[in-house]
Amino acid sequence: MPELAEVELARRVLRDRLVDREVGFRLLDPRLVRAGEVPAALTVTAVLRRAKYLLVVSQRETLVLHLRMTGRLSGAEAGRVVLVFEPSGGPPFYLEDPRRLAELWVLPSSEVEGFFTARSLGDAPWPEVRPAAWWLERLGGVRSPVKIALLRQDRVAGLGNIAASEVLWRARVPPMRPARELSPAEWEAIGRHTVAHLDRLLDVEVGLDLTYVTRGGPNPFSVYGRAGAPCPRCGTAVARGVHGGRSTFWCPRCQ
DNA sequence: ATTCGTGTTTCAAA
DNA sequence: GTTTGAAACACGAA
Repeated sequence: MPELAEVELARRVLRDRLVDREVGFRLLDPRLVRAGEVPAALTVTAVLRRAKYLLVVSQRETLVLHLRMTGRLSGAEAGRVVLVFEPSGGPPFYLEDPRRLAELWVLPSSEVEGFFTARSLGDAPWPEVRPAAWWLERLGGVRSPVKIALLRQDRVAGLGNIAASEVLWRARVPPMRPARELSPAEWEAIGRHTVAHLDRLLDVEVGLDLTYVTRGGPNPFSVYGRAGAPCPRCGTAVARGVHGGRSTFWCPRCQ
């Protein structure tokens, strides 16, 4: 469910609520935990983000959290709560997850680097705009359609299915083009529009304060989820297809 | 009743 | 290197 920008907003909210506090943890669903054991309490020194992974850091231990499709952090208890953060001197904070796909690893802080090395997580395309050469280095040799290439977390980390459609639409690149055939100008556009897309989403989210635009409410995207609707740029009906088992949306005329 | 599709990502196998 | 399917899980819709 969460786009990268939503994870970043969650990071900021968690940071504001947890850092420099003794934080108690109440685990309501043990299936959340993939490694280690959730401690009763920690003094949190930082809340960081690596792609869509959230890191709740203390001196000895770090909680690495991934929300997957349906996890959600919220200040209000709602739905199926799987973990409660209880900071001293502040209100509790909830991780809810109706499908229980979210994952948590409790690691010694010294082993966090190794954790990400083992998962061969690629580099971040946001918030700094990455130039064409950066994209060419990472995806320039990939034969698969650029839509699929953008989801390769081992090359470029943090872009999901929604972002891939939206960025390609903004950059006017057809999703089925083999990544290796893209010109430097097209990669430059993808780099620029990746940041534009995520910046805009973050702005919207900050205004809503963790309500998650990708759940409920009106569709905030230009082409994603809009098959048959007019393209916002040219009015042509938005197409829908499937690449690698994931749905893709694009404008057959201006892309 | 059963199947399908759903925002994520990794992994194994072909 | 690519492509495909499965897996984690739950639920609403067809």
